[in-house]
Amino acid sequence: MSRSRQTRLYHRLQVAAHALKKSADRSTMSSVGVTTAQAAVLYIVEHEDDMTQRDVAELLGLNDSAMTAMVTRLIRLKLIDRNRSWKDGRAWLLSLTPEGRDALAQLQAPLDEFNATIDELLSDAEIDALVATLEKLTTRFNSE
Amino acid sequence: MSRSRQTRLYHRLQVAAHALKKSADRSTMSSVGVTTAQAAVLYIVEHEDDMTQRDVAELLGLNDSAMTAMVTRLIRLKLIDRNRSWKDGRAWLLSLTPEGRDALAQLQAPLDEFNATIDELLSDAEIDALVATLEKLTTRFNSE
DNA sequence: GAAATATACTTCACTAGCAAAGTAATAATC
DNA sequence: GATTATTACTTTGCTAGTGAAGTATATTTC
Repeated sequence: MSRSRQTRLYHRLQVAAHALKKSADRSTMSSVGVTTAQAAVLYIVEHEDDMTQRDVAELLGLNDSAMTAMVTRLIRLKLIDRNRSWKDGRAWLLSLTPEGRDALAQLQAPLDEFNATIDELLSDAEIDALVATLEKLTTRFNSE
Repeated sequence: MSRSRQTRLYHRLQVAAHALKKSADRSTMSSVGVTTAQAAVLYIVEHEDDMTQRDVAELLGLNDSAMTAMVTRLIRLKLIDRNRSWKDGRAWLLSLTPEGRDALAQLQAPLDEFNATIDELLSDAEIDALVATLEKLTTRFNSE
């Protein structure tokens, strides 16, 4: 029988991702009031130049409507701003507000602690192997 | 710097899990009309005896309210039934309807195809290593 | 055996995603 | 340069999850 079926790889991946998300969200939400999904957007907007909603959605593997809703929430939280692109009147360029930059900075502490737990549990080699395998899966399944 | 932070392990795990979920859901939804989250519940109810909502939630790492909502949807779809536990008047015992068993059987084909894609991409050793690492993470983070 | 506590489930208001169908601006084609 | 097609985003209605607070049934404790 197929190894991935035999090991129920898909199911285990979903359950593991969900367990980590639940734990990480609890931590960032209680300390900074921001979810990890929101943190991912803030991080990208901070580290890349002139990102449109489409660009961010692309990087995260999300569709447009998820992005519209996320941006609406982040604007309501006053963590990001948006302005029309000068080169494309349909697109929005996203940027962090001072509060957004502040939230991103404050996120470092809980995320470091979270990562420390992982580093305690897994060896560097194990982490590298996991990341390499996840990367293969993401590349394959995001290009369908 | 921490290896898990350096590699952005958490982020990559979420993106990979999401990419696979999107692809698998599209496939099972279009062919059987059932999501993979629903399939996970059907699978557990079929393979374990006398499962209560709490038992299923436990296995999936979900909270009670998620389970209430999921059971409501599955009953509306006529895929499961529930009856009061004879030994605990608060608990529901879940069981598959004939339609539920049928759906589970029909799910095999799209899921086999999905798994075949994974088997093409990853070696057996790589799959085993991934599953072992995911298992460690799940155990650690679901027991918090 | 009554009172206090724990447990199984529900309800509510929220975040976060999807697909399908729509709008408006840009790009390509004739 | 008008028509057509594509693209960036929005809207709507749905699934799927969270936590907090509530109800009702067990269970424990005195």
